Amino acid sequence: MFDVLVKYLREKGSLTNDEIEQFRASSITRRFRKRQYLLQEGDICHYNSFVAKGCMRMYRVGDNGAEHMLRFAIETWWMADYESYNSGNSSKNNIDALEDTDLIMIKKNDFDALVNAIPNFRIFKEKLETRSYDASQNRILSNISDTAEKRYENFIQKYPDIYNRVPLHMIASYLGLTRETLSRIRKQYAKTDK
Amino acid sequence: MFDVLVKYLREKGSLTNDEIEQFRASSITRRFRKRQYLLQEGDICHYNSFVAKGCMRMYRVGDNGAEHMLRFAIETWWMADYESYNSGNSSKNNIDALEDTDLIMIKKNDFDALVNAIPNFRIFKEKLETRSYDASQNRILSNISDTAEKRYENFIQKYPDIYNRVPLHMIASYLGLTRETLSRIRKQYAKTDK
DNA sequence: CGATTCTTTGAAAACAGTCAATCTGTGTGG
DNA sequence: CCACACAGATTGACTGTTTTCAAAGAATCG
Repeated sequence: MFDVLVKYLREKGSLTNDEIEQFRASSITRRFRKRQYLLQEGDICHYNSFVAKGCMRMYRVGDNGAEHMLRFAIETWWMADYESYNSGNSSKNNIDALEDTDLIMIKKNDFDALVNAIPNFRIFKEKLETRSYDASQNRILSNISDTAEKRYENFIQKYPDIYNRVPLHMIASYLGLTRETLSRIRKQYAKTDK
Repeated sequence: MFDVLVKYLREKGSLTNDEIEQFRASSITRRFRKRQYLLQEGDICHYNSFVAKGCMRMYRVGDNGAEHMLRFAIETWWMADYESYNSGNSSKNNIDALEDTDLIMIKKNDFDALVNAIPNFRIFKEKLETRSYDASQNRILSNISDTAEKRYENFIQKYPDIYNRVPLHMIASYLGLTRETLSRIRKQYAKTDK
């Protein structure tokens, strides 16, 4: 399971074998069953988790009980509730597995130590943060400026691999739509597009 | 003009006078007239700018010519198109002044040098980034889960100082609404609330 | 197979956008 | 100092989109 992270850190982060060994020493691996929680509302998010295999989601439960999808994560993505993770406050969100999922989990203190010990990893981490921030900005722009159909189109072309393994009603929620509306949009879209 | 930044760095960032002097040496101050551009679509965003006085906005012009508000910045906020600033690619956004505005501007290289030279400033900068990321996440959540009226309500209570110095149609755009719709929501809201 | 989850459909109601007109306040130039 | 232009806000009537509610049809899993 750890070899996915090894490959990732070597290829994307340009880390040496020695540096990668430090990761192994600081992390734990853990298998989650489909539907199993990694984090529940009220918990504090202590770990940053690398998805070696599988798929997870983070969502907020609204007053009316509706689930609002904040984020998905598949292989080689990181998952945590960064608001809780960074602040140490209890989380308002839930994270659970949409498939049987293998995670490599690192405690915040250990993660920060790795950032400080490995200059290349700091650079890499900052790149990831930047990308994540940019993605948020683009999602916001799409939310305030695109039609529902365009948002859907954006999504499937930006995240095709998520689109075809996540239930449609969760994608609807991610896009700020009801499942019925997305179902209809998709029907329309299937006609115009090919 | 620079004294606003001095106060800010001393109180919020816990910097020493010596460290603050390094800021002065690396920055330029510049006055912008109302409506004057800081950045236009196609430009590269070279500077991170601290608002000493006034108000600015960043927005994207859509295909139909509509302006979509991405962000506002008032006194003691930083403004830049971070996507362009970090990547060095040309920007898709515009930044201009909504009032006569005083900026303290620092080139990316100089800013990074300050981050590296002043440990306290690195910590402070990371805190700002975290806060900014959290704000983005909360805006996304509001976009996908709240009614238009609730989004409006959130906005005025989170950013009252922006609400009462920025034209309503820009706030409508920020919230993903037309100005007419926001005008009507506000009328409703005035009744229930008072 | 039976239960659960997921997706689709239809009809009505609520909501938001569009277009056009009017009203307001501000500031500029004559 | 007034007149006029301009930016901003509001309103009405209409159209289009999205939600809601209810039901039923697929797909998946144990």
